[in-house]
Amino acid sequence: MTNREIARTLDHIADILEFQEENPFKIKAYRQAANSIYHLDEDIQYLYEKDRLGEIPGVGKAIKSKIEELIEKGSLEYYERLLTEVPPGLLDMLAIPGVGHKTIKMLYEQLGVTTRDELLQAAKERRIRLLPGMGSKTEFSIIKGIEMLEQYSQKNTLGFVLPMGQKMLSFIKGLDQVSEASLAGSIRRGRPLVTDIDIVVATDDEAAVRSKLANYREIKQVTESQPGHIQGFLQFNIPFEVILHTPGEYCPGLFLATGSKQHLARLFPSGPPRLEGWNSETDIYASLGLDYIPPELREDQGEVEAAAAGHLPTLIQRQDLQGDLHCHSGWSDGASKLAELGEMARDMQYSYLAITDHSRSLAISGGLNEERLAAQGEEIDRLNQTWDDFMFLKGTEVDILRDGSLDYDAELLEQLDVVVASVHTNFHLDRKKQTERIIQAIKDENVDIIGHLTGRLLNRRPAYELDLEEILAAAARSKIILEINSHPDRLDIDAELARQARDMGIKIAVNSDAHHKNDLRLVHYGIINARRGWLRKEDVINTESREAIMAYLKNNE
DNA sequence: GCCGTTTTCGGCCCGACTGTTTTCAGTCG
Repeated sequence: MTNREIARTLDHIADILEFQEENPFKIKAYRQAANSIYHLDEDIQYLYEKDRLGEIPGVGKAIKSKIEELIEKGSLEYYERLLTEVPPGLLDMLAIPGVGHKTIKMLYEQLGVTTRDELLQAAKERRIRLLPGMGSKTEFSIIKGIEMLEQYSQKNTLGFVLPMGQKMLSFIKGLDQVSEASLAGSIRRGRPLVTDIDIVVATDDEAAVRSKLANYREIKQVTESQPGHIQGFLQFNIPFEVILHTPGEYCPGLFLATGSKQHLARLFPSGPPRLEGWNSETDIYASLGLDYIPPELREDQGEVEAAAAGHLPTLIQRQDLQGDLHCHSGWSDGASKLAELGEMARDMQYSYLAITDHSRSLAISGGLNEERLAAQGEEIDRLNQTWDDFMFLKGTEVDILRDGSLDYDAELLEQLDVVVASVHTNFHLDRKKQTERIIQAIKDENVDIIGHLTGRLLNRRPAYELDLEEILAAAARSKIILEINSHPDRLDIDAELARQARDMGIKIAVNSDAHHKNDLRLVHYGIINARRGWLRKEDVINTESREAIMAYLKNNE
């Protein structure tokens, strides 16, 4: 059992308990334990063997024994029993926006719907609006919500799939008979949503690789196994495909499996030729008279023309970042202490980290009132004394309120080093109002960065209605920084918008928005997104040194 | 169900918006 599988089981238990209207604090306890386990540094199996499960925050006696049972038996009686008490289709319905467990329960009891399909059917037959508390708007939003989910259902976020892909890749690379291996396809190009994990392998002994791969514990099922190719499902039903080549065919094989289709079609309008004898992708591109095109750019977005003209940008890399301008600590809804965040940031070779906890009106997220923000400032001052190679910047993620005003007074914001302004409420304003609201924040002289501009959540929630052209124009005029929020569920702004912004001279910050010290590393996804947006080091503000960034933020006020 | 140097029991989870109502339950961040 992996950390993720156990975390997911505990989360499912919480979902079921919610239907059963259990004590909300008990439900929260399961969620908290799940979250802790998801973020663990160590393999939970290892903690179990050392009898250290009790050290995990949020894991007490009861949950500890459940984890032990999961590890020992591979299953949990309590969970199995809960599963029989609630039709499984009801849990799937929880993903529909605007529909919670109470509504679902009512629909189940009144209409007998047990799956999304049945619910969609009932909504289309206008049977939902007849129920107490339901109306045509709810019915319509259920239809919209289900249709949105169906659109998404074939893909998973890169953040969910990439760690599984990397783990499988390192298993394969560790096999004696494998000389080279790489991820390929959309996962290698870094698309925010991917369908499957493609791995290209070089080996002289296909049979040996095939039989050893059968021992990889995260493979749940092999559906196809033919010469040169193995296909199946990993845990959580993530499809994988392993493509096997002899070492001589590996490089062209990898090149062709990376794609995209459109990119390859641009290179070879009449279909790819037989590619043999190439030892590097650089050589393949050179043979076509092109500079090397990094995988993230292989989307037929002008990269072939740029490569021919020698105009490809030198893309930003993770190690170009010198700091992070958006993260949360235990002072608001983060899970880590300031000192822990500082140590992780230093491990990542950062020289600064802006602490930007939530502002006062975001109560559920522990938004800081003025006094608490001042008290946090004192702790930051104390900690900053302890390092000479690193410092915290004092900041906030201030809420942009409904009317476009900010959640703190100007006098307070003036004193902070970094002000990230973000929308967390009122997602359904009309396009004009929402646009004006954000432009008002952009124009505010105390705001440095607009956080997660469009508010999209991949596979969960579309962006809110905005006139992005108008917003980019305003951002360029006000010299505001736009954030690439690196959280793999957000990747907001997306690559396309980042490229547009860059072309307009707008600076970008690649931020983690970490709520746990380990999530500082999520900038990895933001960097992939920035590369897909053709961004160079000089386009991204937090590649600057501490001194330069402080000067920039000051001059911009 | 978890947690604790103000507590081993009693806290923990607030406030706004939405769609339905005409005073409020449900959802969400």
